[in-house]
Formats: sequence, C-alpha cells, structure tokens
Amino acid sequence: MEKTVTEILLEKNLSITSPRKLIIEEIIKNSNPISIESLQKRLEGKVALSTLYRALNDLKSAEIIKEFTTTDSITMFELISLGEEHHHHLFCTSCGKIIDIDLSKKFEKNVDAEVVKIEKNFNYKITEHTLELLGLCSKCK
Amino acid sequence: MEKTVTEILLEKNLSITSPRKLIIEEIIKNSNPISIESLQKRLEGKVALSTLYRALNDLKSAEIIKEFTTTDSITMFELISLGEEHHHHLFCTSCGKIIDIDLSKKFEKNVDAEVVKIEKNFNYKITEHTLELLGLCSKCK
DNA sequence: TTCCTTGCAAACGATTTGCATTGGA
DNA sequence: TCCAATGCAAATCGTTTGCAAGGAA
Repeated sequence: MEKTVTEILLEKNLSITSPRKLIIEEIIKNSNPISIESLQKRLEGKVALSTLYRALNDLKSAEIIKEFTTTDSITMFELISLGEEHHHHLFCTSCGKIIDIDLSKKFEKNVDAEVVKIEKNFNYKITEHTLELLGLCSKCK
Repeated sequence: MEKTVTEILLEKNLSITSPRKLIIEEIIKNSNPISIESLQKRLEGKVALSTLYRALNDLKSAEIIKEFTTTDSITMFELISLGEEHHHHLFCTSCGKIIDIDLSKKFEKNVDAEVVKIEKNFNYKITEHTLELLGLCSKCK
C-alpha cells in the first residue's frame, strides 16, 4: 500500500503540520512537476504564501521533494519517490505542462558512454545529466 | 578575420552605441555563456543596470545573443555564432562555470531516434532537445 | 534635427525575513 | 510546557518601466 503523507514526514523527522501535509498531498495529486504559482492557487486560503515557501524549502532539505527551474524561468517542484528512478522531462512550450518520462535502457547506456568521452575531453567529473525535451503536447499540437 | 563588434550591430540594423559594444565585447571575451551578474560586475560604472537589461533584450531580439536559464535559476547569455551548431552545456556545480560542448554525430542520431519513440508514446511533437551535463570542472574536482 | 537610447529613480513581482502568536510533541 | 512552525507585514532581490536628458544617424 501507499505510504501516507504523515509517514513520509515522520520518516524524515519533520513535524507533522497541516501546511506540510496539504502541500505534499497537492504535489502527489498532481503526479507531475508543479509550479509554485499552481500550488499557491490550489492552497489558496489554507496556507500563507510565506509558509508555502518555507515548507517547500523544508521538504526540499529533507529530500522529500526536488526543485528545478524550467528554461523559461519557472520554479517547479516534484516528489522524490522512494525508488526514484533517473528520469527526464518533457515540456509543452504552449501550455507549460511538464511530464516525467523514462528513456530506454539502451539509450541511457549510449548517454553514459558519451558522458565518459566528454569527461576525458574536458577533464571534468560528471555526476548528473538531464535530457530536456521541448515541444507541443497532444492537446496543443 | 573576425567580424568587429560594430559590424555585428550594423548587420542586424541596431544603432552603434557604447553600451551595446561593451556588452558584446564582454560576452565575446568570456567565450562561454555568462550570467547577468557577472556581466554587471565587469561593466560596473560603464553601463547602468537598466541599460544592461534593455541592451541584452535588444541583442536577443536581433538574434545576436541567446538567453537560457540554468536548473538553479541563473539567467545566462551566450553569443549566437554565424554557423551556430546545435550544442549542449557542461555545468560545474561548484564554481558555476558553463562551457559549450558538441556531442558526436553518432550520439545525436541516437537522440533523434529516441525522440521519435517518445513522440509516438506520448503523442507529442518535439521540436527541441537539450542535454545538460552537471559535474565538477578540472579546477574544482 | 529627429528619434532612439541612456541613466536615474520609482515600480514591480517573486521570494525572504522579523516578530508575535499558535500548535505539535 | 516548550520549542518549532505559522501568519502577517515589512524587507529584499532581480528585473522592468516612466521620464527627462544625451547621443547616433
């Protein structure tokens, strides 16, 4: 069975407060990365804006959620699932929707091989990579 | 020989002003993507902050430079070279340095093939992709 | 001369902080 | 009870805008 929001917080030693529970619930409900603006609207009246920002930072520090910025400067949050798989994002440039995608194992191997080449060429130590795909979603295209 | 900054501006029908020339010179000097903050420091006293923002927007509209945002929310600018090839970015997570890299032709073909799969799976029309590589540069590792 | 561009200061939107109050452990 | 988290309002940061003065064509 799914872990409850309360369990998630307990596990990371964060105290169980109403704003934190509401925020995690919204992020889970959304099932894809969500913007602050969007969260704010959905929690209107239930959570003060400053609390939203503070709680998001707490959840980020506790590694319950992850933050990133889109190419057009929108701050997004997504849940870090337990068995978090390495994944990528597919952006709709028209409506702003973002969904998580997995790439084939074979392709990821190709990426890893290419990364090793780059590391040698530039004398870098590469720890992470992300492939961003931009385009139009089924509704917008 | 290299094109002069004045020639670049003339070619795009922008009037030749001191701030515009200084900004382009700094970006060329840097030879890699540069942040606004960094530009600001280097042009300290020579260009007003509002002018910097306005000029950057003008240069962007004229397609002399290109803007993008890093995953950690820093706005960067880079020159669009004449024969601008599709390229990717290598980020140093310690000092913030970003350099441009090219990936092998073979690898780019693999990416294209994977993109076609994704388009089918999700019924998206993908128009652009970027591979971001994060790690430590030769100095920081 | 005629506009376009600049510099300054004020305005703005997103995020952060101070502080008194509330509520979880 | 006690300390951490909240809500509100004020502060701050990055960016944009209005307007009068300056400079390119």
